[in-house]
Amino acid sequence: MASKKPVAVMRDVAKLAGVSHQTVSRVLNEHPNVRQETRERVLEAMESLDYRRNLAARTLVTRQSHTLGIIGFETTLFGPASMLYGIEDAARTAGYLVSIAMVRNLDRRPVLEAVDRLRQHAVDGIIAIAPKPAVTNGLLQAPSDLYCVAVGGAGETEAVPTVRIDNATGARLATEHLLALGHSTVHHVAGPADWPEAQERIAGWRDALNRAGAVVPPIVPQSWNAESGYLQGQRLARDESVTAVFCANDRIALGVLRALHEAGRRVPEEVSVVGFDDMPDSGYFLPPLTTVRQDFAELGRRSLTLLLEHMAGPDDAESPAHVTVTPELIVRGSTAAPR
Amino acid sequence: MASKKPVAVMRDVAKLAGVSHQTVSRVLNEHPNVRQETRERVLEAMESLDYRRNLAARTLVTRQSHTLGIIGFETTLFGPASMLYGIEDAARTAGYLVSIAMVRNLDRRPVLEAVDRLRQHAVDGIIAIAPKPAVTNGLLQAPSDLYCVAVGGAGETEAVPTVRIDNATGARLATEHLLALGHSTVHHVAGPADWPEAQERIAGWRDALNRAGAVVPPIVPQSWNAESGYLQGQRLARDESVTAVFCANDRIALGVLRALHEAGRRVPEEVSVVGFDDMPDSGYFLPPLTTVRQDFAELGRRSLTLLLEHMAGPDDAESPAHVTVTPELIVRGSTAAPR
DNA sequence: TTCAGGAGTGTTACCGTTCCCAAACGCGGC
DNA sequence: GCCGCGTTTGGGAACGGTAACACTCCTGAA
Repeated sequence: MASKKPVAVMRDVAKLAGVSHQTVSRVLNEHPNVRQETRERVLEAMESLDYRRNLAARTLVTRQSHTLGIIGFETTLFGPASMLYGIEDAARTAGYLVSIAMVRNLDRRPVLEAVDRLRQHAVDGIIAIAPKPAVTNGLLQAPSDLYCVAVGGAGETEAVPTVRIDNATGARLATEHLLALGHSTVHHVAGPADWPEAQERIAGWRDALNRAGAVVPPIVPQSWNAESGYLQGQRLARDESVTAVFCANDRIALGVLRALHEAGRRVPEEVSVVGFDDMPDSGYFLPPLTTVRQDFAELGRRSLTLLLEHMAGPDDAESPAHVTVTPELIVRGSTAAPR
Repeated sequence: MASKKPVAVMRDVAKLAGVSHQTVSRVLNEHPNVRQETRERVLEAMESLDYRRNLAARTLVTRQSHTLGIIGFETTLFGPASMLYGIEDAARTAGYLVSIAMVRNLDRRPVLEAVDRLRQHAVDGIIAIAPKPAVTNGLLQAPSDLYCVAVGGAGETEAVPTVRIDNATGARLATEHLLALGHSTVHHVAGPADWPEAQERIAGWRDALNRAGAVVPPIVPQSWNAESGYLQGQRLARDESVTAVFCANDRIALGVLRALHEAGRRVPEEVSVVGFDDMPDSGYFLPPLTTVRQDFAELGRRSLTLLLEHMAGPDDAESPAHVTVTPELIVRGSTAAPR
């Protein structure tokens, strides 16, 4: 069964085409100084031998593996998974393969280990799906010959090139939408306190309230999941004055919706709810969720573009580049004017 | 900034330790015939030079890249993403890095291209997150020197080693749960007709109904998403005789729940609903969803184990191995006895 | 004392590319 | 006819490891 199918190497192609291995290499690398006729003969030989070049040998001498590394966290969730998808898609068309190194938690240690693992495999660059500062800190300790980009985390303060969503603007859009409907103020169920993205959303929300002269209700930052939204939703449901809730993401919103429903407060008639992310099925929540859409795949693609520029560019930029993607408000059935 | 930090190679370590490079190699590969004292000297030298071996060179000569390839489809969804996670986790502890090649659709052509891409990068084996037969067919055309495993697709009929969930049993569990509550029969909102997993769930559901002597309502296979569930849910909601619905996955169930709610049919008082998958927040649907849990991460881990066995094993097994994981019923608030 | 055999180490070849340099070739101008 | 120069080609030498083999000790049995 394990038939000997002798893999053709450059030498075989050269012999068949009647040239030297060096000429074959030139054809492969599209060197200009090869006679057209010779080139065709070589290409023919490669075709007939089903030749494919040995990437390991190539990597050994060029020090370029044509592989990119991704450091990922909680990639089972829709957001990170979509970014990964976007990155892979763009990487493929750019001729790169992507390797992934996942980290269990966002301490610096595991991140450094991940960088190390990727470096050992000679990746040409690294994209970190990096929601917390510890990750970028870890990245900074990476050997200087590695190009790194962080995606989906904090903003311009970082010393590493970043791609991120404009969380503050997104939060502002959501809050202003609710205020414009006539709500006197907007409550917020925040994400974890140590996540910059959560902080930025808080800032955008607060900013919108301040501009409108509305009171800023207290927040109790917790977690990103539905349970957290449910618990805080129960608290909000007891407060009759609450008519509008902006949730830090859709999962939290799902929990809030359930809490409100169980407390007998109707959405959107009595309370309006807005989420953040636009997960695949949030249009089928009860009621369909008004939310702020993040284009995760686009985020991923952008980060790849940035990485490639960074790798190609002659280091002219003194400060790292920062790309920001603007989110979009999707109005569905969970928001309405207060009674 | 781009400081010359000369990377240490084996020769440097050898010189510092006062041995030959071959001895260094032996230490690295844990050859038995190295004197303890020499070994320590070498390790010390490696430490002080921050030596790490060049994987490309190693790959070139051993033909083992210590990299595994994943072929993934729709990896933005929770299921595939979790499998990916499980695979990576297990691969890391086994000393492998994983590279991913995603396919846009499940035709044979893109799958072959993905295999090719991975092969070019000299992966030692491939795991395909492969829900449709076309993928395994593509895998079969892969060069014989590549070890492949398919996860999450069809069953024992495949000519490739597979890891899969026992969909029929899962569907049976769900259906029997509803019958045991006293429902006279159970309706089913199926997944796409060309997905083996959807077929297996249909078979399990039908089997349970037949055993109980219940009538088997017609099915209209469509898609895996909430929209599809919503559309079919509207149809079911109009039919007063429908008291129990088993959905092919949680997303479909979400759509069904919305349709029932909008039609004024209360869940679970009037209609019971069961899902499949146990997505992260299905416990916070309205009402919390009774569902069949798949342990996706476990599926991923198992597939890696199978692949490694397959790679190590001396090809003694004539027929490919098939591993089946049993799902578990999670009872929550969306099911109750009929009135 | 000799010799087999194994432990410990070094020497050399080789994996399949790319890079550096030199050689062969064609061609126009003096 | 010779020289200079650009194009095309080939012959080595890397790249950084591992494998095969040879060699030196050392031990224990004949």
